[in-house]
Amino acid sequence: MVNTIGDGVMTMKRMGRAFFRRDSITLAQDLLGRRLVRLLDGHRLACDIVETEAYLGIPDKAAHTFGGRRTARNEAMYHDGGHLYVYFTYGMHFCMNVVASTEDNPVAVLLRAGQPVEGLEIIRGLRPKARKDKDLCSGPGKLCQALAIDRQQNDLDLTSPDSVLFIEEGPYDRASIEARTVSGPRVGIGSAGEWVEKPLRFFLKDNPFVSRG
DNA sequence: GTGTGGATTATCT
DNA sequence: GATAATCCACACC
Repeated sequence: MVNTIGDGVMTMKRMGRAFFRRDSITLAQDLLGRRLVRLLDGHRLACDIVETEAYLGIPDKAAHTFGGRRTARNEAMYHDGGHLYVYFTYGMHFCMNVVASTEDNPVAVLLRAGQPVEGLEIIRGLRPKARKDKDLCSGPGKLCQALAIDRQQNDLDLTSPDSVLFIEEGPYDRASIEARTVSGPRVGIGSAGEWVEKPLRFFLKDNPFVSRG
């Protein structure tokens, strides 16, 4: 497959705690172009992240933690940066978030889309309804299905050495990623008042693996 | 290519 | 009891 993000030198460096312990807007932008790696049955599945959304926690009417609500479902968002928050929605789909900041500041970044780059045959098998490769991970539910993410991965630590899911630095030049990063309103948050229009969705301009939105 | 509506159930009020 | 950080099939252009 042609790499549509750009050229660069491959690195396998994993992102550590400090990468995640930042505000969710900064993290949402810095996650673009990073490699999301899932280890499954001894195989490496990977997607390069092309679309994210920042959720700003207590003041953010669209966030699950709006107003400081703390429930069994959103507990992971209150944990330290670098944890994963997976939730079930529409009776059918899972969505995954990377928790940002530090403990007790419940902010996170929703991973919305990626370009599959490793383990394509397995990913295609996990996404039997996808007609084309660009439909494999072009949405938060699709991304979870493509990488076999569900409740079992909720609250896992992306920085743990034996984690089945982690983020690598990725092969791209950061200035190039930043130059192509654009923003817009978040998707699917219809009843969040003034928060609906805030430009907290970040994606790579003209990348075919971005969701419809 | 675009637009619309149904699926399906955990979670919260 | 209502809602949901969605996806897919199908209709139509």
